[in-house]
Amino acid sequence: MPLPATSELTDHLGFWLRAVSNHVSQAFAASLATTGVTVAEWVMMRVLYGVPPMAPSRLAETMGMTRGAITKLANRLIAKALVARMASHDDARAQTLALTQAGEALVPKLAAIADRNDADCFGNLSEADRAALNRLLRHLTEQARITAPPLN
Amino acid sequence: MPLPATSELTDHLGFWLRAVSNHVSQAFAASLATTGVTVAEWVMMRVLYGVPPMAPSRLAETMGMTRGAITKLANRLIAKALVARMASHDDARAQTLALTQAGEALVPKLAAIADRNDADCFGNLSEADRAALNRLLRHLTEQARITAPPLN
DNA sequence: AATATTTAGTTGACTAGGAAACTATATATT
DNA sequence: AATATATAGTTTCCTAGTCAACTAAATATT
Repeated sequence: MPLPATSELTDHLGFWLRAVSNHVSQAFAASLATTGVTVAEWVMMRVLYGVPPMAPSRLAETMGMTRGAITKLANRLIAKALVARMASHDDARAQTLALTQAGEALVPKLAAIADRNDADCFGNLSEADRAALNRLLRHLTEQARITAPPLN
Repeated sequence: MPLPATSELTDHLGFWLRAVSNHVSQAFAASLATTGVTVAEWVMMRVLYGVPPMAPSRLAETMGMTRGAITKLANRLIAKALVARMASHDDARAQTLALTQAGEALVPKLAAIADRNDADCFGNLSEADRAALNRLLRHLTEQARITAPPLN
């Protein structure tokens, strides 16, 4: 007796979305690798750029990661001397994280890599297609109430 | 002196793509969780569905994972009695993987979950918007020569 | 004021993947 | 035939997350 008819992997928009997204992210990670920075590290650095020192818990919310993950991510960036951790004055439990000078200097270079990656991945689309994709993705984002930056 | 102007995270199409993709995948993973199956496990099962027993190395190619990862993924599915590993007759190094009866019976249920997830995530788009998104994603996939199913 | 609860951050156990070394077998070369 | 090389799969070590238990400090309750 024949198998029940079953939708295929490729029948789902989610499949194609993920395929393209994985490709773009992996390409980005590979470009960033030349700088010794990961995608999550880039995101944290960009979030910290140009703003006052920020509590790890706020970063966790902003980036959509657990506080434990932020601790470890911050530790890696501190080990690379791109971020500094400082005690809070008014609350002995609290801390703040901020870019070091080296970290601040690196952000524009990383941003240029991000720009280039986006151009590489989407540059073959027509202007209209890029606009359409942008509109659709933003619409889906709003609808899903997505707030955190994507990290992987 | 002011900081150098720097593109923002949200300036990149890749950002929004990843945000939406993460949301869709996490929603799917959460739905699948009720069945005790992960997304990667679903993909392997769907690839094995309705085809002759397949070599792990072919699965690795098809799924875009390393052979080591396939070994472990197969081990998990074997532990759940959804997949069986068999020695090859002609080559003592080789094996084949196939769904068990239980695995075969589960695939249509998982496919239904995938269908529902896609509908939940993209159902609010108009038919035209869904078609446009589909076209754009497939175009990008071709352009990037993406062959493997997305796993995360 | 003493105690209970909440909050901030860290840590440890666990998951799932990649890279590369490794084992065993098959094939190619001499 | 003996040896070298290639191939199939596994294993080990590493990374980067989650979750939940934990420590220490602040706030709320009585």
